[in-house]
Amino acid sequence: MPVTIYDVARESGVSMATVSRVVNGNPNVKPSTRKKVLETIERLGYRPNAVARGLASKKTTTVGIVIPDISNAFFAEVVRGIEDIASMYHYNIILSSSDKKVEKELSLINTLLEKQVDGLLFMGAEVTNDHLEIFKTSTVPIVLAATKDPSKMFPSVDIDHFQAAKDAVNAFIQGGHRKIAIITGPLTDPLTGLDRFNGYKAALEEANIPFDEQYVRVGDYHYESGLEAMNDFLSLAEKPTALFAASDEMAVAAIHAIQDNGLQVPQDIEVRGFDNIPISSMVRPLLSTVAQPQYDIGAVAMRFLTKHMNEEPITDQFVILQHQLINRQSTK
Amino acid sequence: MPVTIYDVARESGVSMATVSRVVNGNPNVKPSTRKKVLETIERLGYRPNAVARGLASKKTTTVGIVIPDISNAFFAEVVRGIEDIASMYHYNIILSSSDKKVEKELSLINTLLEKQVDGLLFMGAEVTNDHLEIFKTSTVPIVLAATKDPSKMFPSVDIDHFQAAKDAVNAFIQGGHRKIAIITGPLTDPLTGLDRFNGYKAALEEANIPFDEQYVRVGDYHYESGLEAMNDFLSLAEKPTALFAASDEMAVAAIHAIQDNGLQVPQDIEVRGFDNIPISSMVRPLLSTVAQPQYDIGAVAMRFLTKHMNEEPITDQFVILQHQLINRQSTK
DNA sequence: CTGTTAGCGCATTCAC
DNA sequence: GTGAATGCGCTAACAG
Repeated sequence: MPVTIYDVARESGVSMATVSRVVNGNPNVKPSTRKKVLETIERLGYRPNAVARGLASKKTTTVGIVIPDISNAFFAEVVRGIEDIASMYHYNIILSSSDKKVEKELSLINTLLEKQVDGLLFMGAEVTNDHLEIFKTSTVPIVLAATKDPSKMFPSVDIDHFQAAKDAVNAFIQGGHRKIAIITGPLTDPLTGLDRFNGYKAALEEANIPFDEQYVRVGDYHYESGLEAMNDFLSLAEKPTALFAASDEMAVAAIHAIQDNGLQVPQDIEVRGFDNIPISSMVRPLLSTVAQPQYDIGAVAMRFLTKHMNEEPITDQFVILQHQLINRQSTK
Repeated sequence: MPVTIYDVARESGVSMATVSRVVNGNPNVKPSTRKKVLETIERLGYRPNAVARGLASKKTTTVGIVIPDISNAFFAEVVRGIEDIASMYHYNIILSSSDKKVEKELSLINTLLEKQVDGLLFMGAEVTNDHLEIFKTSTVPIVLAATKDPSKMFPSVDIDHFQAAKDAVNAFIQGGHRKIAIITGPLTDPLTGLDRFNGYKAALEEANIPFDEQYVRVGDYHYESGLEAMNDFLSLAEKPTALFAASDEMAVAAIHAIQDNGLQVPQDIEVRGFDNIPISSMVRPLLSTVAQPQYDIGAVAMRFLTKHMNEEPITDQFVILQHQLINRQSTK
């Protein structure tokens, strides 16, 4: 039913090859015939079939994205970065959310590969051997974003979570704090959970502040878990004087818990979050945090992927973007 | 290089057709040969080429999504709804952000159609004649989500923005307010801008409250614009006693502006937002708002689209989901 | 500068 | 229950 390249060829009195050339901007076409073809394309309303093109050329100009959850503000911003660069290089993206379920991640990767994406951007909590196995079956490049492959087999772009957390805690230590609490992410998350927690411990250790388990609570990055964790801290005989939360949502929740207990931020307890998502500058007091360049993580990862897809020379397979301590009103 | 259906056929001593049958779960295959084929698929690591399948079957099991901005919390949640249902029906989604630029919207729709999506979900501020023109060239179903086609040519799922705004303002009127301010969206947005504004005016009119232009400011749904607008209201001789904002972000900003001026919410000024995005329950005071079922808008639209794609019977082409007044702490 | 010819990898008749 | 043949719409040599 729809008009094909063959119809255009017949109607313009040229061959398919010529039509293909004008459609693809090949310069080897006489201006007059180009014009003629363009006119009948317009007249017939011809729309090239990208699927057929993909089969013939073995390129789909589509990349696959696996992400934990698009409704999470952090990842939404990363995806925005990905999209902008993808669009710039004329790629479309197939987006899929995994909820960090390994089974689903593997299945999504497989589906994306079946769809013949030209490249894959993977975001997840962890890169396991199962991931590696399936990555290896791919004939197209794979780049990890906001995560890392411990085996160093696949390129990645991320920040240094350990150092970022350490910097955050050090800032508290410099400020004279010794009772510093932390709300971590799940310790099963190697980077956003464990690495940040280790950064916390390392900072304490270097300052000769004994590690105290009562100042540690595990959250899930979301608001509710921050509320609960902070209330636990608040019921301690020796309340912490500073709190580092592994996510902004948990930090904001902690501030509310503190305020609800009649204490003040930052006067009584200083609070610092992690990520610098939009909400951190939409609350009072404005949230101090450790900023991750979310948009850039996405943008750089996508640009990185295009380099791999085009087989451009690549200097470093593991790019670490800079984090930044942002001091607003929840710290002194 | 990669293994094809032909390789599997040869290795298992059957024809391509048979392999195709087992891959597609066609029951007309003897169990023993099915087993044999499955084994060589496993052994060879065969991965069906969805592009080839798409060309042959004229179905890609992917749908196109055009959205203003994925980093916007409202749309991120809508997309999450879309994705969950898409995934349930084994569709993938190609996501693209338009920033509400009509030119880009049209171009994206065209690209998506070229990619042979089986259906299209469109979200945008407005459906113009240009949109209609290109929609009509589509051979696959198109569903509008969180927007509406005034010409009623294309199915949609949305809420009743006019009524929702009217309800919100009526609640203030019931509460005894007469100086009710509004921060609208751009009036060039027919639904989220104009309709909500008209709902505001209608409520006033029915209550015989004269419309007063000084109580109207136009924002862009984002925090900063809410701050500015509210500061304007606060400098009025007759300050408003209630504020209705066309987005939660602007409402939260307004609360901060009010607080920064030494007034209290809701004691001095009541505030209600619109959308019920996550931030509304992550601020103090908790934000009262008009809830839109974001997730459901996405989910219902996607389900709706599957019905169109499968040519299932459809009773109503224009589904209106219910909004809801949520009263938290920013209203009395 | 242009046309001819082969596939790309698969689903889908239609026979058997 | 299975195989052979055809074509989906296009790109990519290769000729000329």
